[in-house]
Amino acid sequence: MTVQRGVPGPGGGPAGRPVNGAPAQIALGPEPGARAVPEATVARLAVYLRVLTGMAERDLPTVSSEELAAAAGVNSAKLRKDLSYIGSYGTRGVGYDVALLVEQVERTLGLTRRHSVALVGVGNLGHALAGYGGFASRGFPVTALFDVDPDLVGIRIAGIVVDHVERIPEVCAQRGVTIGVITTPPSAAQGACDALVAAGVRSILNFAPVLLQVPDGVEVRKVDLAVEMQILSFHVARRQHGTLSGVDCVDDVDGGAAVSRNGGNPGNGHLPGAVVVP
Amino acid sequence: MTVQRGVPGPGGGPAGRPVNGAPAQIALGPEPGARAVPEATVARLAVYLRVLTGMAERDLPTVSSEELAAAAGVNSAKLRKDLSYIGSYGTRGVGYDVALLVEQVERTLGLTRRHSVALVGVGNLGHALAGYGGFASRGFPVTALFDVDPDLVGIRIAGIVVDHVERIPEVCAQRGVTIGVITTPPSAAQGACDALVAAGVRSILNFAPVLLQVPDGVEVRKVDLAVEMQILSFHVARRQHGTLSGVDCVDDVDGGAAVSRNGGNPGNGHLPGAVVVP
DNA sequence: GTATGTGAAAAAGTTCACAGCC
DNA sequence: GGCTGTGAACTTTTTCACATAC
Repeated sequence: MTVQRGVPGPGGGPAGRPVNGAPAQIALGPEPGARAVPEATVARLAVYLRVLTGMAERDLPTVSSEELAAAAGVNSAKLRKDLSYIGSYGTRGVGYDVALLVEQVERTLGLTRRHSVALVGVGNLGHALAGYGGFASRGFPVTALFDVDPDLVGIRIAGIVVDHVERIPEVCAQRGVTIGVITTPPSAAQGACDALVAAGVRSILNFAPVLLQVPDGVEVRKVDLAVEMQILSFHVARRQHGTLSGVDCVDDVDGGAAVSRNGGNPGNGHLPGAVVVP
Repeated sequence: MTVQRGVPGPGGGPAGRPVNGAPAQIALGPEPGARAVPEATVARLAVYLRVLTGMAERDLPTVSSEELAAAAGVNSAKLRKDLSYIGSYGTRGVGYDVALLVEQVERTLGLTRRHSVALVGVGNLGHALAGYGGFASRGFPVTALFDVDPDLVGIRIAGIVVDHVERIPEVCAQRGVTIGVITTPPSAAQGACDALVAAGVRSILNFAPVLLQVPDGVEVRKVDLAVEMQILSFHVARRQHGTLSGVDCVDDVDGGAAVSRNGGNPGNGHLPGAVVVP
């Protein structure tokens, strides 16, 4: 079948997974004092890091799980458990040292090295992302741009010259690209993906609404904006049914539930992004 | 505490949630023959719909769970269970009628009505999304654009005139906007959100890396591109540890596990997007 | 024979609640 | 007193496996 999946998972062989109690998953090699980090936790660590960085900039020395959790939009028990997977960096009765925690989360997320990003497809969205400051400022400088359109090849966007997709292997190797972003039209996405994989890129963020086929060992995350919209649409519809019928919307009396559903499971939370072709 | 969460959830009151066995959640009002649809399923339904639409265009009359699952990047058991939540529209020994299934999934996702979208923040990303065909083509026409910049107010993008954010309530009401997209800088996001909420918009897709405060009854989904990058980074780091130490990467002998982790949990998969302020 | 639909089992993720330490 | 770290309880999600229907 060779369909996706990655975490040890039930179907998997008798891997070296923890006994029970700890959600198993993602065994970091010989990282000191760090348990395996659950997939869902990884996504939230990135959120915590953003908040923590802001706090560090404002020179806050320590933060409690309660404060950090509130700022990140999760509850404090979850936050503490998440942090416990990467080690014990808090002080009971006090809280967490902000600077230390930033350091540890960054280490866990592999942000101690720079990740050079290549962007394939300099259309509408690609163009915007190339100029999007949010990448570079958070340690992911876009260093290569590619397209097939001869009108685009050669132009400069945010200081980077657009190369022809044929040059992906060459340019990616030269600039040490580790992450590829695909913003091509759907029909060109698989080709872009193949080129990136051939260039040795093993992490891909895919904005094209197609399921990418990748060999084992390549990770694809998918962002499908239309899917996000449809999920919102579902909840609009749900609200309306409730309103009309009087069912739903009336249950759950404790403040904070009902419709405002967010944060729920930031989990590894992403779409079925790719099929593995071994 | 008033922190996010929405699904009935454990902390919640004694809501009208199903007994056990069925994952509870999201009780559709009086929808005929449809159980409650789990949050994780909703996200995947949107993916199935994209595949099904493609099949309908190619006039495929029926599809088996195996085929559809493969095309969507999930396994067939999950697909069948997902579809079972919206009703029994398959034929044993045959498969699913494509046209019928498209219809049912669309109904479940609330796609029988049009959803008019307003976009706040016509910078780099906002501009790109305004011109992004993927929204309109899948039933989410962008009908309003807003910004504070006087240089932008008044110009036309993809045929739509940019209005000043002050006019959000007026314009949104007039154009029947049901979904708001926030692509402002982080500092302006909360203000944009408040304006949208004041205008009666109850579904928001937030691209700004901040936690939005919203009143009860408003749903926020968050797309944080830097977080996506960091999750990829984590896996890059994990791979490297494995390679260097010989640990990891060696377990899990069945084809299809190890690193190529995708699809795993498309779930409700999104980031802690907002805090509820009741 | 073939493929759906679904209980039951397993796994993953979340929350509780409290022991342990400052 | 206050707050972290975590086992245990619980919920949600995924997978299995097979009865049921065509």
